[in-house]
Amino acid sequence: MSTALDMTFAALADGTRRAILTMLLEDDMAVTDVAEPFDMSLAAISKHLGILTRAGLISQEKRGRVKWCKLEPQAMREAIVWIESFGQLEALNFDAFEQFLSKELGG
Amino acid sequence: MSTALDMTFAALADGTRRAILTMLLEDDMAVTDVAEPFDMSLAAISKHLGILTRAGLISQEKRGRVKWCKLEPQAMREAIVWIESFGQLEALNFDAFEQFLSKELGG
DNA sequence: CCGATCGTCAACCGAATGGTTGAATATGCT
DNA sequence: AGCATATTCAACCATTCGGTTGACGATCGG
Repeated sequence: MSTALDMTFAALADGTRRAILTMLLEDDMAVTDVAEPFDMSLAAISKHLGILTRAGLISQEKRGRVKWCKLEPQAMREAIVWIESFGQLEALNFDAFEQFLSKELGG
Repeated sequence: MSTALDMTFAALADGTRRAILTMLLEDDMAVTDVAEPFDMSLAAISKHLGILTRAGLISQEKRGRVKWCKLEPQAMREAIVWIESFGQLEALNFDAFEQFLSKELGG
């Protein structure tokens, strides 16, 4: 079983993909434009975008020939809740922590 | 090149390893005790602990026969800074964001 | 010293990852 | 229609990953 959290963290565990997300912070971009700064084939970037899409971190919408990539920051919320519970326990509300614990240990 | 951030996120991209970290929230544990709840060989758990150690998320100290595993939540700070910049931009101080951007785009 | 316990190492396996290239598909332009 | 652009698909390759098993080294207890 590969959970949503698995896919999110796996997607983030690659510098190319993190750089893509960072680029998308500024604006939506076409696949070709995303690929431009990288020393890598378009097909490789297309795969990376697929991984980011499956992880829910971006969405892709095709308009005409062009497929636009859009950041979906909401998808990181689950990961944020998880990761923050370790470094910033004090800043976390207790309900979320309980839920996270029971889910992680019980599932 | 595999950065610290790569290793951190990769380490977190596995349910078994996240469960181990969760267990270690409660207390330090010996390798054997970490392995006990999992339906998996001790060697497999030992590998997982090695990955977590190399990522800096835990430390291991051998006392006698027993190797104690200790959570190192501080190692997640870099990951937290990175990930929060997407979901909670408004909560981020600007200096950290600038640093993160120049590091990620410039490196 | 002996036997049990703790943990890692080495070799192996199948599946997934990150990349390539070349062909295919879909759309737009003239 | 015909060519160029945008993107994906399919096949392939080397490497890594997550697991196994069996042997091994280190340490404790009697």
